[in-house]
Amino acid sequence: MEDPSRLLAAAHGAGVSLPGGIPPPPSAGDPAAAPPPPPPHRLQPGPPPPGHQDTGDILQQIMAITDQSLDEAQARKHALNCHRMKPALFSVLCEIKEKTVLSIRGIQEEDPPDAQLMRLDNMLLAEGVSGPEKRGRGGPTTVAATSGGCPNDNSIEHSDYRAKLSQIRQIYHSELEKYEQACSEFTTHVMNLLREQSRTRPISPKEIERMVNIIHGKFSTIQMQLKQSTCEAVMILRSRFLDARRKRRNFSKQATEVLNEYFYSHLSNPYPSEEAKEELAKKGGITVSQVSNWFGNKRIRYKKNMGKFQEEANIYAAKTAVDATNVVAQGNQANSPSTPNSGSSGSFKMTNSGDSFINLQSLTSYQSSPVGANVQSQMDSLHHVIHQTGRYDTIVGNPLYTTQRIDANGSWQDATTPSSITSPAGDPGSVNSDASN
DNA sequence: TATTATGATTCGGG
DNA sequence: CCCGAATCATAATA
Repeated sequence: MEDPSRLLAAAHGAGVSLPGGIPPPPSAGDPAAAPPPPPPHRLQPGPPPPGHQDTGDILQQIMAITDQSLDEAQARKHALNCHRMKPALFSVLCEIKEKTVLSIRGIQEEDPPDAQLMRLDNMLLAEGVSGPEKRGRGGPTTVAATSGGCPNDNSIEHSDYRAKLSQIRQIYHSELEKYEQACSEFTTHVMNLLREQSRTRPISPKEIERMVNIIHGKFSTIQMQLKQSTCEAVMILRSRFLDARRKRRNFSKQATEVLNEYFYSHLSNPYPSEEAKEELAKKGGITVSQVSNWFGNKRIRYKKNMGKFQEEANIYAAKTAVDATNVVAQGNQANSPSTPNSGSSGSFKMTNSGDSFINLQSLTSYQSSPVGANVQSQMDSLHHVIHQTGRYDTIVGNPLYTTQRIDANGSWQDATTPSSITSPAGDPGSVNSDASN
């Protein structure tokens, strides 16, 4: 296949019909101008039919071109470009191409309805995954959404969720970027190729544009798949994390501590106000509604089975009492609350023992729980502290004395008169009368 | 693996 | 809405 003219002649016969007036020049055919060669694996089996003898030859020659060295091919191309008939032939080719392209065009233009894509985009945006939309606006909104400012509520509660979400977002964006980079690289490559070829083969800018559009379309379908799987991941994450009922997580030590402290130090009226709830929520790193839930559960469960909570109650009552001691009676005698029995058998020991007896009785009437010496010792320490500080209000809700606060109906007696409970004097029969003795 | 602890939800009532 | 009560579903523990 040495002579390019043979190529052109063959191409002519193969379908590229030249207008009659122009004789086939000896060299004008870039192989690429010919109809696309069949895939290599589709070689002609056996002798080609007589009518296609030429075609077979051509194909053979075209295939052979790939075996040639690049230099040789370049040289040949250069020779073609410099041929004197080239401009004329080229214009003719362009004309023909224009006609055929015009007839082809219009088959596929519009884009597929992007309802699905829009849906995915909206969801990703709503979930904060596709926040950094690089289209124009995106700066401030993105920052606000990403940094998770939202100091309102449940930002701590969902920190795990947020962590996972940001992980997803990170992957999503890196993949998206990769795709876009690959797309633009490929587009550039194709465009360069087409531009290069347009010197020897008629390719209109519109065709290039169309090709670019096709490429972008292909890549956008890939992107859509990415978006889809991202959406799925977010959905799964949501169902796993935000449906707290399915994935319950215990509160932190800190939160439990704070809640219990409040509960047992307000045992006579364990109904925190809105402000108190907010305070507790803040301290414990949970939401206000979680605080409400907790108190709801705690009240009902405490009432249901007070014996079970006795130990806990003593601990927290003692703790608050100790805190009060530390705060109020800072300069007082240096007593160590951790060794309660040391001097607890003071002047009020008798009344104390009577108290404890009564309360232990009432206790055991609820449940035969083994509260024994431990309770006694803790109580001793408690009264010791009371005696030293002279403050009662902080431990007015000491469970040892509050079993009777729950009336026959099972409701907290003074639930409707919260002000009375903070003052020990307003509660007849409570600890203050005994302790003051 | 059975049991308990615990946070959340649901359902009436007010 | 808030509360109590019952209940669910999971975490923690024996």
